[in-house]
Amino acid sequence: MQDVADRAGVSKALVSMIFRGVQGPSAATRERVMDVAAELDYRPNRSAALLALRRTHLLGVMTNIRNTFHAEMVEHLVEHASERGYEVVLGALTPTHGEEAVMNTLLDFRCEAVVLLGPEVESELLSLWNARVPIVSVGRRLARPDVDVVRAGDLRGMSSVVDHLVGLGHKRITHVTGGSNPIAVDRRSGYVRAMHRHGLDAHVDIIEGDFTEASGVAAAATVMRRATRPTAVVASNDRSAVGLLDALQRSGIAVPEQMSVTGYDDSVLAQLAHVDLTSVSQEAREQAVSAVDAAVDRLDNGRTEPRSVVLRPRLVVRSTSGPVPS
Amino acid sequence: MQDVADRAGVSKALVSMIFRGVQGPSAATRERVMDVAAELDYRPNRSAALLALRRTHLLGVMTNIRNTFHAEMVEHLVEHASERGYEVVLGALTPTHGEEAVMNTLLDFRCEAVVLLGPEVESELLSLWNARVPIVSVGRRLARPDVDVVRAGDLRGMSSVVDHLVGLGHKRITHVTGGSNPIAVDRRSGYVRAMHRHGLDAHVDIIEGDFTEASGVAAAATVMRRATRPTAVVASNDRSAVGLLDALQRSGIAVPEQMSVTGYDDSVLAQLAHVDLTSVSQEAREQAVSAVDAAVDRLDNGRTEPRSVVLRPRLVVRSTSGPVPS
DNA sequence: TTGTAAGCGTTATCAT
DNA sequence: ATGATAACGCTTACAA
Repeated sequence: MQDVADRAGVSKALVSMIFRGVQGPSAATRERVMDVAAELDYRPNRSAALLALRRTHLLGVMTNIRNTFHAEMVEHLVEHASERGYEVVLGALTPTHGEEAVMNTLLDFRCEAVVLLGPEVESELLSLWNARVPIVSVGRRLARPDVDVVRAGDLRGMSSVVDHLVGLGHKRITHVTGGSNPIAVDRRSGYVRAMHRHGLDAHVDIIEGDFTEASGVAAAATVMRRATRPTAVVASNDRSAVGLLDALQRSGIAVPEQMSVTGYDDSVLAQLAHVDLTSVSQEAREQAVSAVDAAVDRLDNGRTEPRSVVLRPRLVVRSTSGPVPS
Repeated sequence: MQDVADRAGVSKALVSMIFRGVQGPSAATRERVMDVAAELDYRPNRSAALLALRRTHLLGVMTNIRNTFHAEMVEHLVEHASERGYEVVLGALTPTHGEEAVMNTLLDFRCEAVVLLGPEVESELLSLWNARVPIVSVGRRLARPDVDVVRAGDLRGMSSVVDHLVGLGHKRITHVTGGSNPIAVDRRSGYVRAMHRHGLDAHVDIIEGDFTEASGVAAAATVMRRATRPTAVVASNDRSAVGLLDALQRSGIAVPEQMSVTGYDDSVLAQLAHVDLTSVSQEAREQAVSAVDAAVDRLDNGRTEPRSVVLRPRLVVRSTSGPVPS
């Protein structure tokens, strides 16, 4: 910067102002400085600037990059953050790098707020982190949230699936769970409550799963062994639904003629013409926008009260759900 | 840091040394300082440290995060980089953020080297960038590379698919391309050359596509219109292969009994039991390791000669390829 | 409109 | 084993 200043015959301060595009410098000097800078191929040092500013305009995002829903979220987060003047630092969860490790890396980068995609740590830890930087927890319901929360109502989403099936005449509706993580637990509750609301308590039938394709395959086997088979199976996510579809197809069960199957996430998988799975969209873009807004609102507008945004999931009916077989 | 030093009754220099874990400070002071630091809840400021060091130990990675192969690569890159003492800064390609924009962001972060996943910019620009920071181009073949290159031989991979099919007795083998990007072009050449090697020039049959599922569907329609249908279709990636599979199934063509279909990438899609697609693995982990090593080798060992690593792709035979129908 | 100088939180050099 | 002090490259009052 000094070099540029010298060469242009001005002071560092001027160069700084020009590169930040602030009012003040005359058009003539501005042009001269930019020319010299281009010639010297100078670019401002972000670290130094941030150090001086004591701000970073960095948004941390913790994600399991393998998760396709996360990947979609990340894209929207990056886009919307940059619109609001923030850069995103990605903290990728890996086998060797758990949630706490990622959080520490993000903190070391001096992120001013951190968006957690589907965090599984206990909520106490979230609060602890939140004392240091504003935390936005995405996708998971929190009991007594003191951190910001953005999610699509899993209970409601699951209910809408059951409503849809009941509307098609189904009564024997089985649910394949996604394990004991907070999200899976919510989806399970959504199923149970909706069944109850429809007076179908007697038909509540739950098979344990773990969000994997394999658990869908296993669930199909279990279903086939039932004395009276369900007419519809509600999986806790698209991946396990695909496993189910496959196993049913191999057993010669026609979907949806003999049995309806639904997923959850409206992932690329569900959208494949090959699969064409009835599913539930979590509105990734809206969630991303809400998450960034929540963070920026704390940072730039000084909001301190925790905020909860619960989006309404959207049922996407495709060809794997149909009228109950007569 | 000054606070910690004061509270512990030592100088900043000592605190710095202790936090960097260098030899010198006595065990007693070390412990005292760490205690005070914990109490004050102090953490070193990365930016300041980097500013003083004039090093960042940052590796930039440009990626299209929606691409599942990239997502896999990123995971391995992060893991291996951290083993070698580097952090990864992700530059995500988005609709609003093209390759040049991402590169600039990465440069602003003062990345010491940049790994480009499947870059599509002209190779001149790569060289230009390379003059500033070491560039590792992953996945794409370069004519006269002055940047480091890591890739799995697409020509060879495609050849192995054709070899496999020819070994099963196929002759009428059609190829669905992935458009005009460098990778698709290589795969296409691999197909053409392998056909030639087997003396099957007369059967070379190419349908234009673009890596999407839809283009697979379209290709299936084209194939069905052929006077004499091929007995095998070699798609340029898994996604278009899945489109093909779906369309064929709907047309009542049994795979692989009546027609074999292959993909490329060995993606999650291909691995689904539901799909179980014969494909080609690009050895993501090995590519990631090679890319990080190439960068680190330049940075830490001062290598200056460009290096090209060409990995051998691995054919993964699954159930969509079978003997030629008699 | 432009320049001066004092930080920002580290690391590194040289003393002690 | 410890401490003073000068960078590092920028921003920002404040002064000219």
